Amino acid sequence: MPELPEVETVRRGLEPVLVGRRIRRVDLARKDLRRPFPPHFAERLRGRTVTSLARRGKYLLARLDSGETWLIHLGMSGRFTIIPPNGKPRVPGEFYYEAPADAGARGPHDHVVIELEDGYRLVFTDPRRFGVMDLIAPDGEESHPLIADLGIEPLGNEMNAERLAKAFRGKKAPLKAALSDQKVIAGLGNIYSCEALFRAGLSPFKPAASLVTKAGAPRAGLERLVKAIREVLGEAIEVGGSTLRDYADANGTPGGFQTLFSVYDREGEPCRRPGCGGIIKRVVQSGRSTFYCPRCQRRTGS
DNA sequence: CGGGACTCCTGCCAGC
DNA sequence: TGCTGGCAGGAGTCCC
Repeated sequence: MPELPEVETVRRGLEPVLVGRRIRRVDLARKDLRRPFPPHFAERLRGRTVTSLARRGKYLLARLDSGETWLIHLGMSGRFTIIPPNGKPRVPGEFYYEAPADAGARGPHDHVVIELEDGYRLVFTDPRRFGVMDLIAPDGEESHPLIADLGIEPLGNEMNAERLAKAFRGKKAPLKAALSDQKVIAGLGNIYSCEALFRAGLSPFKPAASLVTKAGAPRAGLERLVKAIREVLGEAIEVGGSTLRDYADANGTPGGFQTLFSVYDREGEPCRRPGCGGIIKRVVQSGRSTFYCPRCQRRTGS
C-alpha cells in the first residue's frame, strides 16, 4: 500500500472518523511491530481525543489533546480498517466501504484495535510488521529521529526546482535512488519514483547531480521532474492510490492508480506513449526493481 | 561522508 | 496438485 498517495488516501479516510473523537479503548495483540510500541502506549492513547490528523512523507501524525503526537508508519503491508458500530459501511465511497462478514473478528495480523467513544473501531493490520507506531512528546515532532531528517514534502510549497537542485547537487547516486531517498524527498517509493522519471523522460541511471548545473542551478530536466512528481502524486491521490497484490482483498477500498501505471510492473509490455514502440524494461537498482522505457527515458539534464 | 548490500517478516505466485 | 524459491509498496544498520 504505502507510498505518499496511499498514505494520504488513508489519512483522508481516517480523518472524518478519528478527529474529534475520544479514544475509549486500545487493544494491542503484541508488544511490537517493527520496533516495540512506546512505554504505556495504550494508556497514553486511552481517554485522549485526536485533534488533527496530518501527514509528513509516508508518516501519519495524529495530534492528541494531551499534546503528544501519535506517529504511524504503514511499512509495506500496514492498513487500517474502519468498523462502524453496526458493522455496516458508514459512508459509501470512503476509505472503507465493504465491511467483512465477520466484522469485529480479529485476524492473525490485526495488531492494534482502537475503539472510539462512538463505537467505531479502527483496526490496524500489518502482516509483515514493517509498520511503526510511536508517541512523540509535546513539541518533539521536529526532533523525532524518524521524521527530523525527512526531505522535501513533494506536495508542499518548498517543492520546487531550486530546492531540489540544492538536494541533488553533488549527488552521485542514480536518479532512481535519489528520488526514493526519504532524506531528499519524503514520500516517493519504488512505484512513484519510476513513474515520475518516465513522465519526465529521464534515465533512472544518470546521477542526480546531472540535473544541476555547475553553478547549482536546476537544468531543464529537473524542472520537468518537479512537474512530473507533482502530477503523478496528484493523479494517484485522486483515484485513491495504488493497490497491488491485495487488490481483491475485501479489507478496504482498492485504489485505482495501478491501472494507470506507465512503467511500474509492466516489464515486457509496450510503452504507452503513442508512437514510441519501446518495450518496458526491468532492472535491479540498489536492490529494488526499476521499470523504465529505454526509448523515452534517455535524457539527462536538458 | 556517500552509497550499496543486507536484514527484518509474511504472503503470494510462477515454475518446476 | 504441491512444494519452493524468488519477489514484494519500506527503511534502519552495517560496511566499504
